[in-house]
Amino acid sequence: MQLDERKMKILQAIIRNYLETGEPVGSRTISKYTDLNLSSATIRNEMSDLEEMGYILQPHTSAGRIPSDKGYRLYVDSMMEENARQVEELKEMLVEKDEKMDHLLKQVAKVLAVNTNYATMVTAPRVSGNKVKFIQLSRVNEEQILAVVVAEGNIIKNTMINVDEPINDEVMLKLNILLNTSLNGLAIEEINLALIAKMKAQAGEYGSFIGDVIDAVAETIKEDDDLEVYTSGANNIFKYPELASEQNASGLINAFEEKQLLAQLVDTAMDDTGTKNGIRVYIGEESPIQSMKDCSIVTANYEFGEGMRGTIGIIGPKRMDYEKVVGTLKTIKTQLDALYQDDKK
Amino acid sequence: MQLDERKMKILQAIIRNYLETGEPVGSRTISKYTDLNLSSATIRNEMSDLEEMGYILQPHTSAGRIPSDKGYRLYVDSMMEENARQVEELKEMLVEKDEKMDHLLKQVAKVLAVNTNYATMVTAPRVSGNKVKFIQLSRVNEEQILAVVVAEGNIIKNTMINVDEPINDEVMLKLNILLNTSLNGLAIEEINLALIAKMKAQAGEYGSFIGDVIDAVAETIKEDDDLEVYTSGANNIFKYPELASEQNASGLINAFEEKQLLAQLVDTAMDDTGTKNGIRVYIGEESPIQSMKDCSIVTANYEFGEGMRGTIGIIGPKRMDYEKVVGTLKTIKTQLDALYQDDKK
DNA sequence: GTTAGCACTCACTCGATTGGAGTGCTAATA
DNA sequence: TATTAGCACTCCAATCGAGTGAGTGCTAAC
Repeated sequence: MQLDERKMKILQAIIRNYLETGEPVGSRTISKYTDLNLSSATIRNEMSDLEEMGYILQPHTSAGRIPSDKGYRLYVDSMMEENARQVEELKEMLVEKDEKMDHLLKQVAKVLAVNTNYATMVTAPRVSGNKVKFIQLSRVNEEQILAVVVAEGNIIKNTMINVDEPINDEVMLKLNILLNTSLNGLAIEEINLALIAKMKAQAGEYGSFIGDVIDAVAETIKEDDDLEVYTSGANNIFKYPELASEQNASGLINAFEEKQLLAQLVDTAMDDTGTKNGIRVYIGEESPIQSMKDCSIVTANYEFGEGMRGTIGIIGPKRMDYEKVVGTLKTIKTQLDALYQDDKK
Repeated sequence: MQLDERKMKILQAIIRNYLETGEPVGSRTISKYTDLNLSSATIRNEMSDLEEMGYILQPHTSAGRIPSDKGYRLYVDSMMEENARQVEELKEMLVEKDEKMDHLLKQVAKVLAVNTNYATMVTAPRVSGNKVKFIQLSRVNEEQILAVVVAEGNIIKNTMINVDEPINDEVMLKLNILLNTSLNGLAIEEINLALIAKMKAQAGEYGSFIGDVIDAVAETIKEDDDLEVYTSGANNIFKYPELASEQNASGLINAFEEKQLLAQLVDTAMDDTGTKNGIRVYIGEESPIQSMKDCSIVTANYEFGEGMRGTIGIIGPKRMDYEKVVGTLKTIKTQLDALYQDDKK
């Protein structure tokens, strides 16, 4: 069967109406709702076709129709082409970029949640292929050496290293020079065993100490495996009865608390080959997270400069206002992308 | 009216039974449940008294009785005296102290949640009256100076300071010495404007730079105002129908996500004058958090050495197994307290 | 002081009933 | 041939009433 323009219009009308009301929509409603000037009977025939084609379904006999996952999918795809609306409020709120990163991202999550009335998540950008920029050892006291490692992008990490016997100033200076000359500008893949062995040899009796420092370096520049996730508006799910049922809500809340569940989402979202604008929509069963099979999820990736990418996600009911959500995400994404551009100047 | 021993026994029986079942308990149940050998009629008379005294109440005529907040309170107070049971499992799980602080605390929250089936929160220890231990300035490149400040308890903070023109090695050395000799061992209250002025004078043309560094120092040793809160088991609230109702759940989940709401809890919990073992129980309306007025909250403070204190909290229904919860909290508290003792050796 | 007994209350369950929304099908119409 | 009016049918959701049972309060007897 063909999905002609009339069927498409009817499908859209069904979805739009369902998005608003959350109730199954009947033929008579559509007959009045659209400007097609068709009787409810005709609509019924068309609906019967649409059901057969799998775009809509009946919760039970003699109920109206609701969109199926496939129906939502069609709707979303056809909508993706359109342009995003501008959301001025967001712009204003995001501009105070002097805030520290995590404050900023928390705020993004919150603004997004308040703005859309859905649950949201934002991940801190993940660094990949980062390089050593600067290493500094300092003696805090007789037994403690502080190692500070700075990576590109000004990611700084400290490690306190305990030593059995004091290291004198001269040796400290030498070790500092050795570390910086050997490691600066290297990415994690470039620090191999041969290099480490060579450094240890040069450090002589302080070889094992060098090992500790290199561990700290690795810790700093390696790709973070437990990524930071900020969430907001989890309680918004109670606004949608279909999600607020006990079993559903429990699973959702759990996912929001155990952030590593959300991480699954990020992993798949990150790969944005074949997406429009890096925005991805998961409808119902398409979701990589089992407990969200009754939800829809929209994710967007943002770029914070060279290899630093994060993800923003919105989780809501399947009858999500996709148009608004995608628009809002586009705006935020643009803002975040721009933030870095500004920073470089 | 007097609360004699028999009434007390009956009240305890009512509460215990209600904790188990979550259903109002009737006179006949108590008559069989206790070893008092009293008929249901007698129990009824006593219950009538207890109700009049405000320890129990009837959800509706011809229903059994449930404990009132006042009843719970009496029960909890009388129980506080008893000794905590040991919870072996917890001990084992907490022992891996090499984990970093936040991992440890996250784990504590989780273990606690799984163990008790309630929602839990743990705050990172807050530092008060902390002192400067070590300061180090290093030149990363021509325009950037890295300031590392170490406070007692090995709290380390880094700040990147941008400078307009390069600072040469000699000056760097001098500034380092100036900073360390002037500030080491000082608490935040001791760093006053006179001292800062004096240091700025000594630093000559680098006075404003010193200002930046001092800001960083202050940032490090000041009492953290937005404290870190780890939560777990929020979805446990769905296990208790009286909390799972939509409005209730929504508010609770919100509190769990907006951690600063939980912070209110910490503020009041922190003041443990007049508590036994620093453990505090809020029942129903006693809670400092409005959205938790249908819950009970049990908090305990732990000490991580010199002025570093944190809070552990358990949030559950009013029919909470107080005995177990208090016992478990005591155990965890002891473990955490001991962790620091071990560290000092 | 304790208990047996009884009338009474009230929530809850269950089945029957009803109303209404919505469908599918058929036959008439343009 | 496509559209529509009409009608029988289905099923959900809400309502109602009777029945049930747990539990109480009160009274009178022990």
